[in-house]
Formats: sequence, C-alpha cells, structure tokens
Amino acid sequence: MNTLELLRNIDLFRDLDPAALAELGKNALTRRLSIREVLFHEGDEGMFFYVLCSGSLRVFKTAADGKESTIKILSPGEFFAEIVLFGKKRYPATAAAVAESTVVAIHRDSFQAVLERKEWRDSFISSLFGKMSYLTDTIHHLSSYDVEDRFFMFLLKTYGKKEVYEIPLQKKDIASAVGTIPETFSRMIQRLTSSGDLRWDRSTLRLRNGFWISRRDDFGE
Amino acid sequence: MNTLELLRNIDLFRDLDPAALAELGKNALTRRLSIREVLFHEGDEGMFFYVLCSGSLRVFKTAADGKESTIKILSPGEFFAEIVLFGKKRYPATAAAVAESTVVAIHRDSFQAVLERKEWRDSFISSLFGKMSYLTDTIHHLSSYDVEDRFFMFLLKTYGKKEVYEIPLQKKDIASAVGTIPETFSRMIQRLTSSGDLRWDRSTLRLRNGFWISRRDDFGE
DNA sequence: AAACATCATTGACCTTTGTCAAGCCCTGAT
DNA sequence: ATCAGGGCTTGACAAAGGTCAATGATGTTT
Repeated sequence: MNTLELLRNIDLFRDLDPAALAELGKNALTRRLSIREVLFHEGDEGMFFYVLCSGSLRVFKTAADGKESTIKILSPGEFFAEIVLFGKKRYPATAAAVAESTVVAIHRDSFQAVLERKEWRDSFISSLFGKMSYLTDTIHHLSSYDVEDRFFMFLLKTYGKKEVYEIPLQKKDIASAVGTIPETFSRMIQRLTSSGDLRWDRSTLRLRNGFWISRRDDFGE
Repeated sequence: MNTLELLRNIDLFRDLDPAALAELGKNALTRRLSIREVLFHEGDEGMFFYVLCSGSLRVFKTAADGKESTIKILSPGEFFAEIVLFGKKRYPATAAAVAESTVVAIHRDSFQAVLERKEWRDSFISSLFGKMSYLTDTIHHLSSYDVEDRFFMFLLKTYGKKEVYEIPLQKKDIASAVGTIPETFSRMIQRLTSSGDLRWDRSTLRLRNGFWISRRDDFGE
C-alpha cells in the first residue's frame, strides 16, 4: 500500500478532493517504527506532522525527575504533532511506538495549501476541538476518578464498549495511560480477576457478561 | 467603556481591522456577573462564545458524585467557550464567576465572518494550540507533581513570576484549581508559612525574597 | 538450548491526600 | 452591636496509591 492509499483511508482526509490529496502525498514520507522506538522527543524541532497508519504510539511528557505522564495513546487513523503547523517549531511531548507501527510524515508546507479549502478547514478545526475535549476530559478523570474507573474509561475511549478486547499493548503502557504505575495496575487487575469481572490472557481481555450495563457511571460521553 | 472598546483591548482581536471589529461588536452583549454566579452550565445549549473583560471565572466539570474538577481559572482578556463556533452546540463545562466579573458574549454567526480573514484566522488557530498546550501541561502536572508544586505552577501560569501577588480569589477556588481540597490546601499554606516561604494576608501573598531562584524545578515553560 | 533483558507480579511498608467533624473568624444583614 | 452563614482552619483518622525489593514469567538473541 503506497502513501497515497494510506492517506485516503484517514478520517481527517476523507472529504479531501483528489488533487489536494495528491499534493499532500507528494512530499509525504512513510516511516516504520519498531516497539519502543521514538519518533520525536519533547523539545525537538520539527517541520512534520504525522498520521498514524497502523500500530500504536504513546505521547508523553517527562518531568524534571524523570516521571512520565502519558497524554494519549494514539490509534490508527489519528493525526498528531499538528502543533508544528502554526508557529511553534518544537514538539511539546515525546512520541514513541508502543507496538510495531507505521506513520506518514507530512511537511507543514504541503499542509498549508490544503488548509486554504474552506470546507475542509472547518473540519480540521473541528477536529482540534475534539482533541481539546479529550484533554479536558482527561483532566477531569485524573482529578475526580480512581484508577479503576480510569482504566475502564481508557478502554472505552480507546477501543469502544466491547466485551472482548484485543489489546496489543504492554501492561505498563496501559498503566501509564491510566495515570498510575505497573504495580498498582497489576494489583487492580488481580482484584478484578478474582471478583470475576474480567479475565486477561495474553493480549485478550474478556469482561464479564453485562459488565458495562451493571457499571453505570457517567461514562456516557 | 462600551463593548467595542472592551473588544479592542483583547489580545485575540488586536490585529483585527476596524470593520471586522465593528461587525463583531454589533451583536455582542456585555454581561456582568457577581461572585458565584454561573454563566452557563455543562450541557447547556448555547450560541455564544465569550471574552472575559474583568474579574475571574472558573471553568469546571462535575463528576457523577458531584466532585468538581477545575479546568482553568480565566483571567481578563481570555476568550472561552469557543467550542460552540464549530459543530458542538453544548458547553462541555460550567463557567462561574469567582470574583465580580464582566464578559462580552459574541454570537457564533458574527464570528464566522471574521474567521474568513486568513491572517487573522491563523492567529485564532494558533491560540487554540496555545490552549491545547495549556491542557496537556495541566495533565502532566496533575500526574507528576504534588500539591505544593502545582500551587506554584498555578501562580506562575495565572499571574506570572512575582514576589508579591494580589489574588482576588477565595482560597477554596484556588485549591480546586490546583486539584485539591480546601483542607489540604490550608495545611500546605500553613506549612509554607511556618517555614518562612510565604506570608498570606487578606488578598496579598508575599513570597520570601529569592523564592523563585531557589526553587529550580522545570517550571520553565 | 542457554543466557539475558525486559516485563509482570507480589509483599511489606510508607507517604500523600482525602474524609469527617468541630471550632473559629470574618462579613454582611438586621 | 448582634446574629447568621459561609469560608477557613485544625485535628484525628482512613484510604488510595506510590516505593522498594524480590521473584517469576516471557520472549529474544546467540
């Protein structure tokens, strides 16, 4: 599958006419990342923004003492590092693969042209608002809910409401995405397992039947 | 001071030509809020976005159990609720005055016209990115720093690096902005007072001389 | 297959922060 | 001036989650 093909399948570019898409694709680069590989570091200068085609990336910030806070786990189809499109030249966070992944890198200049199309521009801006909502929700979750709640919110946000999940991530990455550490996460899974709420084998997570129904929090969204 | 005057002094509108400003001002309404008054509730439908002219608002979300998470304390010159400009009709959070305040309400339709001006549009989008950075920083702070660190980060973000602060807010609102409760906040202030790091009398907060120098965290920004 | 590295789990412990309850203090209204 | 109510402080306590250290599991390289 070539780069153009990849781009066409991205939500953000769905409504884009072929000419504009070609323009984008022309200077786009595909890059493959193996697990733990870093795409860019917080503070790096860069001219590219990215679209995740397959796999999974973790975006995080690092504190003075080395502690990392995961901002988001990215799933295929999402774009990120869009901050370089306007003004800022430095990435405000680190992006690293938490699974075998491929991304398409698009230069900020190719993107500017596309932004001229009004229709499409509005949907781009809307998607920015979507991201802002995501971030405010995360703030809310971190300050008002406990680790267990946040874990299920993570499942919901990242994979939707299912009973069986195929999760291609390591547990420590999920722990971080949930805002805790592996030990605490492990204990929580233990507790949920012995209470019969879930079984987690390899990459397959099964929730008890009717789990989501009985758990009526304000996970609505 | 009339509405037009107020708008002209807002950063966001600084570069806007007079005609566009007039267009904005035409349908804008000024509203005065007394302390604790709510401008809009989470979930309300609305067609207006707002600019804060004077005073201070607190934007927060409420959890199922009634716990509130403050997303941001707004200072004069900031705009907010811009989400109604694109798509979404419901406010995703509550905005309430935490001090005597005045806001200007601008209808989404008056704003659309202004958005057509390319130069200006770019600066609007840039300001959205600024907000996103603010939110990611908040996530990072909540998960990697303790209450004391977050308090000083709050001072820095909201009022800048000074030695004497005039803070027109109630302590419980600051506590919430810092992601804690009044009791914990009070104890922390007590501790800092007896260690000689600060004195807080009425609305005046004084930091020990050279406080910011000795406190070399990564508050850099 | 052996060796190594990384990840996951578990236990004992400790720190931070939240909860509940009571008292104080300031302010605004009568 | 007095009273009432909200905000602030303080204390005793509880709970959630982090730290440190050891062990087991997994999977990857040679």
